[in-house]
Amino acid sequence: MSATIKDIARKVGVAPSTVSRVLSGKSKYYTPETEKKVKQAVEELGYKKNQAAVELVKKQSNVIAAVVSSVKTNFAGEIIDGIQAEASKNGYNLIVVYSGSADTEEQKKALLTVIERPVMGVLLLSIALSEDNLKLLDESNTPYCFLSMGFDDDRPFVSSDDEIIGYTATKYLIEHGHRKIGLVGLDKYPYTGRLRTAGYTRALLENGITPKQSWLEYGDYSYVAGELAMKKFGKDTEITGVVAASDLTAIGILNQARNFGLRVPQDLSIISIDGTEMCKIVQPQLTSISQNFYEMGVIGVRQIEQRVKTLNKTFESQCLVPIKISERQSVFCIE
Amino acid sequence: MSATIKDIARKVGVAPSTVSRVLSGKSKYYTPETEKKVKQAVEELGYKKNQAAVELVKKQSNVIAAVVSSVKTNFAGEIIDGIQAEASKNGYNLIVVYSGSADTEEQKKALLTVIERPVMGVLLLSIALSEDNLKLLDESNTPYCFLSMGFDDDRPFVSSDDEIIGYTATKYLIEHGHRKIGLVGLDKYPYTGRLRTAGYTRALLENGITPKQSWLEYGDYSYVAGELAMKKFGKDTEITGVVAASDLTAIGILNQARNFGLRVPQDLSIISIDGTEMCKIVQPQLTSISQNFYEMGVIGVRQIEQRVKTLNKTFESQCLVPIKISERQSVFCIE
DNA sequence: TTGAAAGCGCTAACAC
DNA sequence: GTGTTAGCGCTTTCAA
Repeated sequence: MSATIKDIARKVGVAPSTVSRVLSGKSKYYTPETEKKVKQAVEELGYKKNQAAVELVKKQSNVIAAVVSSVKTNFAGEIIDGIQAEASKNGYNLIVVYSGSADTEEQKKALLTVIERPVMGVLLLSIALSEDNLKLLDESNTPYCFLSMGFDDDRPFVSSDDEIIGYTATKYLIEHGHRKIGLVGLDKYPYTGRLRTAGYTRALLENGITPKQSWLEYGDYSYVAGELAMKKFGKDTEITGVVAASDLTAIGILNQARNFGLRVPQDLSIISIDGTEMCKIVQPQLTSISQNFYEMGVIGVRQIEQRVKTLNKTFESQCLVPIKISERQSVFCIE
Repeated sequence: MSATIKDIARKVGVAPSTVSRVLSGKSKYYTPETEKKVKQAVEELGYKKNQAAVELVKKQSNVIAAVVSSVKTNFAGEIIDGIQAEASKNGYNLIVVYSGSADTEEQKKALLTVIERPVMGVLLLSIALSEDNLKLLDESNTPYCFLSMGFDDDRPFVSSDDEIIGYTATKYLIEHGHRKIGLVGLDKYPYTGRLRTAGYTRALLENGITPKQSWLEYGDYSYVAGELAMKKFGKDTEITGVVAASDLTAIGILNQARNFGLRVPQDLSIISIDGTEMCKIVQPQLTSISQNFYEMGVIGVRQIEQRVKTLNKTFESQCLVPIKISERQSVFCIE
């Protein structure tokens, strides 16, 4: 097995504690001389710190864990980038574990691999935890924060304002002359889908438009959801503009519309929600409501930091990061 | 802090070792009665195992670590899926850490967060380690295996046969009547780029075509690399077909060609390498040489297993997984 | 079947 | 500055 500080201590002729001090850089407590000898022995023996031992005695570590609902969500990467950057800046390490979004058992496994060791905090990316798993998380006393996910109660999260997203997207279409506007791919019940739908409805109503049931196609934010919805709308739909639940959904709509022989945006305008790189690689490029995923990651790390420092669960912990409209080529002004 | 086995032991009125036995399911060494009492106490106290302590004494864990070169590579997700599935099947847990591909310091940090604790093995996804970091990895005595990455020496890896990839892609174009064939987006020096170029050249030569320097545009597998190369080729290029280093590169070529007013595939055929989902969401859908990334992940886990079990570094450890051609819509037969 | 005791590799008082 | 000591939470002999 690997060398330990004892081995080094023996080799150099000092006490293990001295080695420990050198290795932890407590520079007030050793001479440059010992430092040099120790460092050299470390090199020769190929010594590697055993973090398990360190964490056991210190009861805290500098690793932040991110639990991600699925490998495929295309914005997860941007959030992780943000987490990584901010973590790195502060000397923390990041580990991420993946978990099927739906399966409770898998969620639990992912959660356990993370909270069964002394991590400094856990960030949960757009993952809807079951009741049991939520309880698990609470009991673990590990600081945590949800990202790209909201709650009605007082759980800590950082996300975008989904009502505003729905509202802004719809309003944008209305301002471009659209009156018959579809909403596609949202899930019906949870927080996000509900709020976005509410925003959509508010925008319509405020502008004297009565929402029609047939304009609404729920789904799972996927490419296929977009395709399917467009098929249902049909080639001769009265709809002139549609709000898509995600970039992928928007592309599904786009391709299916094209297959119908519809021109985008002349015959059908599309505005998508998310604003990931995908918007820029399809033609026409997708106009989108862009979320600042990177920033969510950054703030998430800060939330964990706060919680570690203050040990105070009651400070303000729900945070909404601003969105913006990225005008590209998929919305047509029909005035 | 969290409850420990001592707390449970005290509460139930048994020794810590007994609690440990129950928790580890060594069912020969306790009565159902004690089991029940212990389990109940665990529940009431919200006890959570401290893996740091377990790993310290057992000196091994059931977590496999994956080091990924960047969040953005779009095939990393497929490899991770494969790893996850196989790991899960065998009761291992997966953690992944991200590392900038280029920066040596970042690589080192990523590597250390992983090998400084007793992981059972580490999988490195298409990451080119510096000499120092390679040494670090070797010294750690942790079993490892590179994925989607090859070597000339005897380091363990599982990958596709890059020479065959280059050859097959080029041959496919030739069989469809193309004689002037571009190669775009590969990096010039390392293993992958060199081999694919070799395969490309062999296919050309075997068919009596003399490769031209101007058909070759190196790059970094990115979208922009594709765009740039196409710009260099120009609107009036003699090239009728091109092999793209990655799906993203292919899309870059596609869009730039379109901007030139070229029709794909009638005026320009494109075959891309990788075959991720991206190929299916652009129009026309991209014909590709598809790599079996999922399988790479699966095999990677098995490699780690082998190495743990046999403790034998010398067994066959370089593995090539077969590729296939996915015919879609971006190659035109000009015969 | 259970308990007592040792020890994994490390850090953190405390004494010198 | 450095050594000695205790102990983090757990598993694992060894006895009983």
